[in-house]
Amino acid sequence: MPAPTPLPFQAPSDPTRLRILDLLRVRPRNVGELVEERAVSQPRVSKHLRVLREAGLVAVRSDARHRRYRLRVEPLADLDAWLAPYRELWNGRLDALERHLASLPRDSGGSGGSASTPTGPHTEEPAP
Amino acid sequence: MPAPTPLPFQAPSDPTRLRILDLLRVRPRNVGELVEERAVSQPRVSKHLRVLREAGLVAVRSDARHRRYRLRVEPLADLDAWLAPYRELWNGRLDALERHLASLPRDSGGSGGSASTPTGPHTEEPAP
DNA sequence: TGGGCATATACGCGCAAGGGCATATATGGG
DNA sequence: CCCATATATGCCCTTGCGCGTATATGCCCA
Repeated sequence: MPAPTPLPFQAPSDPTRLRILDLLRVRPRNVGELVEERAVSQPRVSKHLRVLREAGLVAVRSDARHRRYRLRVEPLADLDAWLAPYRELWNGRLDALERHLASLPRDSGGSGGSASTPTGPHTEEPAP
Repeated sequence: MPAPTPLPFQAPSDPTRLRILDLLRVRPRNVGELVEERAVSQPRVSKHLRVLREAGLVAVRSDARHRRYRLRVEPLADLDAWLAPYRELWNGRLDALERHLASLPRDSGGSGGSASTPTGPHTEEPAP
């Protein structure tokens, strides 16, 4: 295994967690609130909270008999950082993407003749 | 389960797929290239490409014996859209977050850094 | 101190996802 | 026509994950 996939990357892969995050984004909540909002079993919520906690996505604060969970944004910022270069692709540089596509000799359009084989030595990224 | 989790949300949950996406972000590739770059078995790459394809994250174009895969940004834009409201939390409206925190009975989470504090060595959560 | 609320954990299960290996399919070439 | 290249699939196994139920823990209150 090269890299075990940063946890924040797979935290949003579950609908329940996704929902919990959305709820916590608005404001901190304790478990009971989350259970009500989601209408799912309490152990289930607790378990997902545990996952999120270990992923650093939420922080908990003991408050008497309640446990107040709040969102932690740092890991999501991490996700966002990964997403950033992709965002540029549709943020206004879409033309750049299309240039890339067009730059390929492969019949981009239909009747294009095959030009030089692109199978040269590893063509790395074409400086953005 | 209310919503089966939009596929783009769980596409990045696998390291191999993550890597493939990163490679395709730079430029389209055919399967062979991806196999070399990743140093994983070819069937494995093909299978992940299938997942990505069905998630709409990549598009393929038959080119003789090659298959040219290219990134499709729309689903990722979807992910980005979900992430957007979170992004505001650290983009300058961090004060808003802190307002929420402050609204709690007792919570003073060291509100010194007003700017985006990208990566503090966030340790684990309050130990049990 | 006992009881009840709020939350966490343990155990067991079924399913789906990932991986490897072998093989099928398509295409181009001798 | 047969073979080599390039990619996709099928089969099987293993593991991880999410779920539910039952139970443990911590804390307040009477």
